[in-house]
Amino acid sequence: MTYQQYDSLDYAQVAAEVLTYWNQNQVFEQSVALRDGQPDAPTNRFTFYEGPPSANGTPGIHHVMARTIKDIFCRYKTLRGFQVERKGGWDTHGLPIELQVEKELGITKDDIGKTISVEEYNRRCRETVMRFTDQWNDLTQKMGYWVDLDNPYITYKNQYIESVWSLLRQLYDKNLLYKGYTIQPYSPKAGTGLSSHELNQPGTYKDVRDTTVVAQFKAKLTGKSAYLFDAAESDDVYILAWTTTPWTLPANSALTVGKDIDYVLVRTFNAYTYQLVNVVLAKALVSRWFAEKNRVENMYDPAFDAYLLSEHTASQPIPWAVVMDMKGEHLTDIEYEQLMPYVQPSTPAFRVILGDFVTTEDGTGIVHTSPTFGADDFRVAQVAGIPPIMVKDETGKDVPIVDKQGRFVAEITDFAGRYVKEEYYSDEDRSDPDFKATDVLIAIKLKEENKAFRVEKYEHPYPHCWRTDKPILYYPLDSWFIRTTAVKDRLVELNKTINWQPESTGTGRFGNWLENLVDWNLSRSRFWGTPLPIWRSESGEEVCVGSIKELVDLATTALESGKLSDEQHERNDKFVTVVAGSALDPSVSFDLHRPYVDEIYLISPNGQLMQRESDLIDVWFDSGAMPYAQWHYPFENKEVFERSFPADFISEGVDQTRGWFFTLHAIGVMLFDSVAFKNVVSTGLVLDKNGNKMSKRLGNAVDPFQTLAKYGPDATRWYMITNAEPWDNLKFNVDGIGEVQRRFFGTLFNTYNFFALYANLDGYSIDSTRATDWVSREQLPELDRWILSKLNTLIRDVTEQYESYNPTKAGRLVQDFVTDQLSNWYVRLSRRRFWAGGTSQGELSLDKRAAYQTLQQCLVTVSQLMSPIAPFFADWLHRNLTSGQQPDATNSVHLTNWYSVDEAAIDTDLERSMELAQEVSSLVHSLRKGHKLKVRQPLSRVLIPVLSSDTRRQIEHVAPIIMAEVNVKAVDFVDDASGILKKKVKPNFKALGPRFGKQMKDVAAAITAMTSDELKSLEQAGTLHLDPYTLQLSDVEILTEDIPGWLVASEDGLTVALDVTVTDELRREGIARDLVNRIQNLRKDQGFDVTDKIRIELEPTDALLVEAVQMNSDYIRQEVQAVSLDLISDLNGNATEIDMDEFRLRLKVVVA
RNA sequence: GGGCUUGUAGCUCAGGUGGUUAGAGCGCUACACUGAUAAUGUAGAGGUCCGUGGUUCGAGUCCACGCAGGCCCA
Repeated sequence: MTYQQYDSLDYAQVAAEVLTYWNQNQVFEQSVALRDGQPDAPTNRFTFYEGPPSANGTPGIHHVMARTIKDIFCRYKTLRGFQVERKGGWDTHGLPIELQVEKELGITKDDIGKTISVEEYNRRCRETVMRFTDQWNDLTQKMGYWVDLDNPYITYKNQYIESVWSLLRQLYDKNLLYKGYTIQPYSPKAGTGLSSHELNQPGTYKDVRDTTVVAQFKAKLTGKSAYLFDAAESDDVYILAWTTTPWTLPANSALTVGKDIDYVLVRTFNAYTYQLVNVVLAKALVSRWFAEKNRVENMYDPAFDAYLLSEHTASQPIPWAVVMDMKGEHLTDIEYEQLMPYVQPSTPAFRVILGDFVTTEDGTGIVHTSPTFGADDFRVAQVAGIPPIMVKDETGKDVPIVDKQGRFVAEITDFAGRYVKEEYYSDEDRSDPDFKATDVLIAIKLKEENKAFRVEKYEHPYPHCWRTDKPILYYPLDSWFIRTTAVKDRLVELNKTINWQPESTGTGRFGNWLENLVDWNLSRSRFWGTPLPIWRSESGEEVCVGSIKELVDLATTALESGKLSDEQHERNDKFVTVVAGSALDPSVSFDLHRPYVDEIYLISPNGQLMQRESDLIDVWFDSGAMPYAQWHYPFENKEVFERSFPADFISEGVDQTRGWFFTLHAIGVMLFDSVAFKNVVSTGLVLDKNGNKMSKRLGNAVDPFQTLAKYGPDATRWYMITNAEPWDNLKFNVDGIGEVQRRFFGTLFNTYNFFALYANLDGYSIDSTRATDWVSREQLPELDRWILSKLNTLIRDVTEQYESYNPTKAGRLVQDFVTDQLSNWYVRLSRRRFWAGGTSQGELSLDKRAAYQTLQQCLVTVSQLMSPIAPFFADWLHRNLTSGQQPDATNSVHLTNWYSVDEAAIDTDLERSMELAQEVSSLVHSLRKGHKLKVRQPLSRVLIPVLSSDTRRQIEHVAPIIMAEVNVKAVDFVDDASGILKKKVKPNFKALGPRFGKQMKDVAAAITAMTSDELKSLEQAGTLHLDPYTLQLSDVEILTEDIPGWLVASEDGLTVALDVTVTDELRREGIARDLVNRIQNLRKDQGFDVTDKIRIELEPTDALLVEAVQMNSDYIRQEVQAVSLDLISDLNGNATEIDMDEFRLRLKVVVA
């Protein structure tokens, strides 16, 4: 065979060609089919779950990153012999799609059902969601992501929805699905809840001036509070709490303090009633409410009596004194009198509780808590067992004291029917001179009742509804929940069995969050999503539907009941006819989305009409349900599901910790008591090169298609993977791809081309099936055995990294091997072996075969080790090196078996030897440079002081390599016995530390000051007494310092001395080598072929030159392939004149 | 405000369990090599290891408190 040679390489072109090859030969399909030995043997399977992207937007460069990670481990496991099926998928539901449709149609959610029908809206969503599928498929192909996109799961399909329903039904049956409420942003004027997304729109937060109240909550005298009453010597002890929403005060049922916050009890007077009060507030906020100048020494100060007896005016200074200090935890469980007793709670309330959200930034450090109007309040109250203040509506249901229009209910007698926010009144109402806001009326009432400590206007930002421009309320809204808290312990426990990469995401970000889990709010008030399959009657009868068949049966029963209206009957009939008529095939043209599903009516056992709860479910449930729903489990594919659950591996962005990672885990644990995935790699963000988030708006987003077209997928993937570990944020800089391309791929390509050039010249090809072609290990030269040892060490280390899901380290190892060891050392030092000798004898020399065989083996192995990361280039390289061996259609690196480590090839002693050779060479180069002795000038010897026979042996081993590399005639050693070695001793801190501790400084000084006699005695006896310390040999490091009269360089304990004497003979050799160099240049300048023989004629312009030529004639002729080298006194005009260092050269070179 | 995370040369990143002189690549400068050649090698310059305290004989590394960036939550 011949090896394809290349002048230059277009990496994108290479990838395109390889892609064509893959497609033509179905290499991906082959790679899966190949491992189809034992389909039921779990050890042979590696299951990957695709976290589906949404095709309603175009892919970005970060998708290349995320998918590269996924691809790497699936490819790697395939090479390891696993069958890795990768079913693709599309995420199709959710708010972004609704918003996009609304934007395109220029409508808002208000218009749905008015200017646009729900059917039409639904249809538009369905179209939008797959809009960019083509671009996604294109990216998938071009970046080399192997995933089955021919049979993807699609979350809006009826099969998928039916599976989701079945899961919900199972949760429902386990009593893990229930209806409750949460506190959400709510717009009374729009009559709807707002998502956090809507709340984050620009302009929703506006500065408003609200009436704020510091209310006085009167403490009750109990065991818990007695110490306050004792200290105050008074019955009037109040707890102060500040609120910017006084209208929530009638709903107060608790006060929240911070456990470790410092509080004080202050004696003072109420500014409105002038009554003596003792108030509790945070110490840090005393200055916020009390002027320092009015402070008095203590509670017995005469200023208090004086104030009491005075005529009170508003501007009169009010004296105050701190009575005592306490921590928040000492206030816990103190009871107080209800501030505005309109409505009584069902269970005991009105006490002080702890909360982690309390700060001393503002207010009093004590938070007025009303569980119906604050999310934090709701949460802490629930934990502390504090009931909300609620009233019964006409159906007997508990509702808050503010109705859905934002007005107080009748029970709040004084304010019944009043809007709680003044902005809800019309402009006309508000312009009435007598108009007073409800907050103001409440403040007045509290002042009169000695319940207001301070009332003031306060400007602060407050969220507004983006549709009505009116302030929102935080308000309890009905929701369906999954009772994840019921299985919290199991969630935590099973999470500990998952291998998280990086670990901190699993234990920290995810683990901590699980510890503080709340129930999963499943409800979304939207249109385009999986409908909640629960039907309910007015009186609360309900049914959770778990399959299409069940729904058909129920609808049929309803039809037969005779209780449906004509229209309801017609709708149900349509549904039943279509679905039942198709034998329940879920792919029939009945849409389970809104509005159609809402038009199915059921009848309860009591004969009441049941309608579907209007909620959709959180799209995250769709995603978390994919292990089951992608197979339409449990309706179909039971075995397929069972053998592919749980996943061995998944990967997504770290920002999805509480998204997909959680929902997969939660559903798996709740329904199957199992983890849903065993290994997970969470990936960081891809930022722009300045570390800013990429966004289309800012214009700093990188177009993945352009990048792939310019640099090719391999360099792009390699750069992304090796530059930063996947979970670190990547600062994406295209210059970095160029660097990877030059440094790694360029070097590898050059190395291959070098191999191909000579292999073709020599007609060399390797047939791995014929063992006789192989040079046995014993016969391999040192250099070959060394690089093969390195190669096997590399296989071992790279395998280890892939196994532990660290592609970055794997890639860096391969890269360092290729650039540093293989190219820079092995190939450079072996170059001569490839061109030396010819093929004229017909047989290649053993050494030459060894060189080809070794280099080929290295390259083939590298192609496999790199193939998970750079699949195209690796396959290109692999097939270039091997295409003679196998029928083409099945030849791909991706169809090979992972190389096992040849332990016998690993020779750490040899590796150490070569390291020493590299170090010695580097030191000699450094010395040469320092003395301006170029490498072409041979020198007689280097001298290496050695203290151990091991080191000596190891260097001797590679002395020929050193000699060739640095152009010296000999490598000599000086050991201890020579007597000329000067030794230096250094303390070994690591050994000394534990023994001497504080005395280290003294010991170190004593060691450094050691005389050479003392050192000698330490070396001989193995121990030395340096008063007052006794030292062991292992307590010191002995280094050689220098050799008197020699040039030395040292590094890492290794010292090298160079003999820089240039004898006449060396000088002549140097000139000869210079001459060779010039002639080689001429050969090239004149465009001679590598194999051309030449004749040389040379003018004897210099005596030294003549001598050099005469004495080294054989050498020169051999090097430049000259058949003759003649000294001719007069080369007329056609001689070339060349500058040598010390003289000019005239010569003529012609092809023989 | 909370959880997690990052901060080391101009840039991108390495730096098990603490050990005294902190490394690599790119870029820069100089030199070398010239049968891998729009390739390659060697050397040099370049550091307040984010800051402040602490533990220790010794801190880039451990602890505390900050600062700055990021993600996810409130």
